[in-house]
Parts: sequence; C-alpha cells; structure tokens
Amino acid sequence: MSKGADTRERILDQAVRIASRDGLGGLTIGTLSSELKLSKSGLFSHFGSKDELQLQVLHAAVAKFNETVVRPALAAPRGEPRIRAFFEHWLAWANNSDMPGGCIFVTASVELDDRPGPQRDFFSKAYGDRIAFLAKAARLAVETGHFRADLDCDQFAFDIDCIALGFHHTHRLLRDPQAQQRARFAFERLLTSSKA
Amino acid sequence: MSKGADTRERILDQAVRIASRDGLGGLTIGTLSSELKLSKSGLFSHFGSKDELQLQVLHAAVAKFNETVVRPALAAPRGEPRIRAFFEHWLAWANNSDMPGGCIFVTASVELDDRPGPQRDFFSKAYGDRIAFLAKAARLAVETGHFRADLDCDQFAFDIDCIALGFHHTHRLLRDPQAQQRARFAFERLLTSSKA
DNA sequence: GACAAAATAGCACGACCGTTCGTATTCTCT
DNA sequence: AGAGAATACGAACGGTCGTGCTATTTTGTC
Repeated sequence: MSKGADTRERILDQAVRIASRDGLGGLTIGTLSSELKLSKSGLFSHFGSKDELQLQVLHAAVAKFNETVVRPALAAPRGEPRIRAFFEHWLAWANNSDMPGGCIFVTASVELDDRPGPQRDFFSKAYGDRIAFLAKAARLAVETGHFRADLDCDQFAFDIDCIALGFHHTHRLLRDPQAQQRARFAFERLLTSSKA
Repeated sequence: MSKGADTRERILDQAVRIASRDGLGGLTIGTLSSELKLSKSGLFSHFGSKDELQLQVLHAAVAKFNETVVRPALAAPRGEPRIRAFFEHWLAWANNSDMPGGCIFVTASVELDDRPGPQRDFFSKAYGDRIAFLAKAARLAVETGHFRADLDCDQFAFDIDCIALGFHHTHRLLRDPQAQQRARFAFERLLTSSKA
C-alpha cells in the first residue's frame, strides 16, 4: 500500500471515532490533524474539502459496520440464527469501546436528517440498506420455516431497528444498566411473536 | 410581563426551533441574533454564556413538551386512554411543522450522551422523567384493569420509547411514508400483548 | 417630565474554522 | 543513485465563533 493511502486510512480511522462521539459537525480538521500529529494542510490535501472528508468518514463507518455486524451475520445460517447473530453483533458493536460515541448510525442519522446534501444521500441509503437487510433476513426465516408464513417482514425490520435505537438511547443517555437486558427481552418477545 | 422577559421568551422560542434542527452545537449566537434582528451582544446579555443559553433552551424545550404531550395525556382518563393519548400527542409533536428538526428529545439525546456537564445532567433527568411517566401510566393501567397484572411496566415504558425513536428515524432520515403506520402497528401490538 | 434601572447596541478581542499557496521533504521507480 | 512524483509542511487569508467592554436607548417609577 502506498504511503498516501496508508495515512488516509489512519486519518479516517480516527475520524470515525471522533465523529461517533462529536458528530460530523463536531469533527474539525484542526483537532483531527493535531491528534494524528499531522499538519492541518497535509491532512486537508487528502480530501480537498471538509464535505469530502465527511463523506469519506461515512463511507469508512459503513464499511466498518458491514465488516463488524453484517458479515458475521451472513456467516451464520440463514433464518433465525442469522437474525440472532445480527442482533448480538449489533449489541457488541454499539458497546465497542473504541467507538466512544456509540453506533455512528444513530449519531449520523440525527445529524443528517435535516441537512440535504451528498452526505445525507449516501447515509440515508446505507441506513435503508440495513433495514432492507433485516427484512430480507426475515423473509429467509419465513422460507426456512423459522418464522410464520404471514409475517410482515418489513414491519419486522422496523421493529428490530426500534429495539436497537431504544437500547442506544437508554444505554448511552440514561446509562441504565438494564438497557441491554431490556433490549434482549424485547428482542426475544419479537422473535416469539414472529414464530408460528 | 417586562420587556426583558418578553424578549427572552422570543429568543428561547426561536432557539428551540433552531436547536431541534441543528442541535445545541449548531445553534450559534450570531445566527440566532440576526434571525431575531437583535444585536449579538444584546442577546448574549440575556444569558451571560452560551452554556447558560443551551441550558435555558433545554428547559424551554422540556416545558414545551410537557405542555404539548404530557398535559393532554394527563387530561385523559388514567389507564389505556391516557397511554393512547400520550402516544398520539407524541406523534403529533414529532410531526409538528414548527419544530423543523423533529423531536428535540431525540436530537439532544444523541448530542448530549457523550458530553458531561449541566446540560447533560438536566436533560438526562428530563428524559428519565418521560420514561418514568410512561411506567407510571402503565402501572395505573394495571390498577384499572386495562393491562394484565403481571405486566413489567418499566419494560413497557422502554418499549414505547423504542417505538417513538424508531418512528423518528424512519420518518425523518428515510422519509418513509409508512413510518407512522409502522409505529401505530407496533403500538397496537404492544397494547394487545399488555392486556390480559 | 426627571431619573434610576433595565435593555439593547456597537465595537473589539483572541481563538479557531476551512481553505489556499508556495515550498520542502519523502517516497517510488527505473 | 537520481529524476520525478507523491506527500507533508508552514504561514497566511477571510470568516465566524463566544465573550468582554462601553455607550446609547428604552422602560418603569415618583
């Protein structure tokens, strides 16, 4: 790998961390460069604009999510196990200590929902992809007979998303130690009600 | 009402609107003052610091929420009707067009969850109060016999919160026209499963 | 209507923002 | 090893940020 690409990767890695905590808006080139012991202009020249940096941060974050959550889920057998794998890996992802601000899907979602532009376009699609992945996983679970045939799979995807968001807020803002337990309970109930 | 208090109210009213869209961090004194045709320093002198302004914005937002959602719910008969009233008024609140950024509980929650300080302290408590209100409403529903006796009321509060958050993200980021329908469906299912 | 008090404005400050540009350094390849 | 490209740096820019000061205007009271 060339030197430039290597630095760029280091930059984005740290930038994703900062953005998860402070948001895309709270991520500044000055702070980022000093944390990485780079000059502001040196860092800047990798991206050409802050908008582009933000966009690349989102790309990196989504890639990391796919690697950490989606891929292990795909490795599990289709049907209920895959859905369980997704949920468990998502919980681990949201608790991952080297993402100090929690799941970037939550942070960025709130930040971008009112700000038109390429960042929003990209991220909104990525978020939709996550929901679509869940809906498809549910359909496979219907096909394998784990879930009942008349299950509304899109509603199921919505429901899972709700639990993920609820956990995130309860865990991070309220610091409720029972957050995980509540999320698991809701998850199990949803699974039960999705079966025959 | 004195002139000063009147201006202060105008300031906070507009500030809440801006903060709902751009977050507390995106709310700047310069923008706010020019939108209200006030001088920066004139506005500033009402609060003495940006931290204090943010805190007062949160106070105003919570007060508005209580007025718009909690009070009408309290006006409904205790038990299931009150819970329905809360949910319906919350939906209306989250769609309120003069809150351009949606529910400030969502925005502020994400923004403050990693930022210690008086803003976080106040808001975290307010958020907890909302959950506690729901839990208490559920307990009253148990007492009136609308809900089954062995219902976990704190879990119920968590579940309602999940639906609210899921609706918000699905509606605002994905602009999914079915968001409201999905939220209502999840709500009805939760109510059904909470009954005898 | 004078007068104190409250409210608002004007101006300046240091800090940091994103960005540009010219230059120096370091890598990469033959 | 040396040429040429890739990469990084330093200084500076116009702007905006939050925040002090000092005036000036407005308000409410006798």
